[in-house]
Amino acid sequence: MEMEKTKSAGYLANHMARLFASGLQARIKPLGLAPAQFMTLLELWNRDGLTQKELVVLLDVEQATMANTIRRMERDGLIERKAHPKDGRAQSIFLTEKARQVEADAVIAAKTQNAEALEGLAHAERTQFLDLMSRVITNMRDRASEKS
Amino acid sequence: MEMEKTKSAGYLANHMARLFASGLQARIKPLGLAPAQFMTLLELWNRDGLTQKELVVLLDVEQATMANTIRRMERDGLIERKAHPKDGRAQSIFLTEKARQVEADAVIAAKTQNAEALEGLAHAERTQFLDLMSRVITNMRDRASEKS
DNA sequence: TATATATACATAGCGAGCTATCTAAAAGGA
DNA sequence: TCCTTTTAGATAGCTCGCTATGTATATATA
Repeated sequence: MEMEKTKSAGYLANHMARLFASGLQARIKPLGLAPAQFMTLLELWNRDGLTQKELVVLLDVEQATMANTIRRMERDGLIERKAHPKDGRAQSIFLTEKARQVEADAVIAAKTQNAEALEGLAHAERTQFLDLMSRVITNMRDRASEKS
Repeated sequence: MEMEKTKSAGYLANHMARLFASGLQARIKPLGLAPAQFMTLLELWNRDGLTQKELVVLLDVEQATMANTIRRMERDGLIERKAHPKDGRAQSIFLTEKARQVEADAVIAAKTQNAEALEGLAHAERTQFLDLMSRVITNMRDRASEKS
C-alpha cells in the first residue's frame, strides 16, 4: 500500500499552512504581533467588546486555545478585559490604542503574504483555490460536528 | 482596509490544516501514533536507516523539530537509533517491529482521511487542488530560501 | 599538522493547537 | 425556592511547529 506524500492533500495542507504561518510571522513580528494574535485582532478590529466565547465561534478554535491566545495578547498590551455587563461569568474584550495603531500595517502585511503565495496563479485559479479550500473545510467540519 | 478572513488563503490554509490534523489524529491515535510521527514513518517505511538530517530535508521541517519528533518516537518504541558507520556525529534511525506492524492500518487511516476531506470534489478538481497547493508551496519555499 | 570552519545533533524556550478537568455563575425545573 | 444542569472561563499537560544556542565530530585550509 504505497503512500506518496506529495500527492496527499493532508500533507500538502500541513506544509502549506506552515509556510503561510512563517511568512506571516516574519512580516508581523516587527509590529509586535504573532499569527494567532493577528487572526484574533481581525475580529476585534471589525467589532470590539466580544467575549472569549464569541471569538471561539468566529475563529473555530477550542476554548482553551483562545484563552491562552487572549492571555498573551493581554500580556502584550493588545487588549483589555472588562467585566461583562449582563453575565458575571463572561468578560468583554477591548482593543488598546496600541492594537488599533498597528491595524493598517498588519493588514498590509497579511495581504502581501497572500499575494506572494498566490503569485503565478491566474485570477480564475485563485478564485478556485479559495473555493476548493472552503469546500474541503466544510467537508471536514461537518464530519467532525456529526460525531459530537 | 478591509480583510475578510474567509477570502484569505492563509486563513483558509491554517483552518484546513488543523482539520486535517485533528481528523488524522483521531484515526491513528488507536494505533499509538501522532500525526508528525506518521509523516516521519512514511519516509522510514519507504527506506530505513536514514539520519535525522535526511529526514529534515525530506519533510522540510527544522532540525530541532525533527529532533523532538524522533525523541518521542523513540520513547514510544517506534524507532531505534544506532551509531552511523561513517559519521561519528550522526545516527541511523531504524524502525522497530511495532512500527512495521502498524503500517498498513495507518496508511489506510490517512487515505480515508484524505478521501473524506475531498468528498464531493470531482476527479479533475482533486487533481487541480493538489496542483494548486503544490504551486503555492513552491512559491513560498522559493521565497523563503531566497532570503537565506 | 594545526587551526578554522562547517555540519549533525541536543536542548531551552516560546507560540499555538489540542483534550481533560475545575470553578463559578446562569438558567431551568421540581 | 432549591437543586440540577448548562455555560464561560481558567488551568494542566500534551504535540508539534519555530528560533537560538551549545557541543562534538568532520572537513578544509594555512
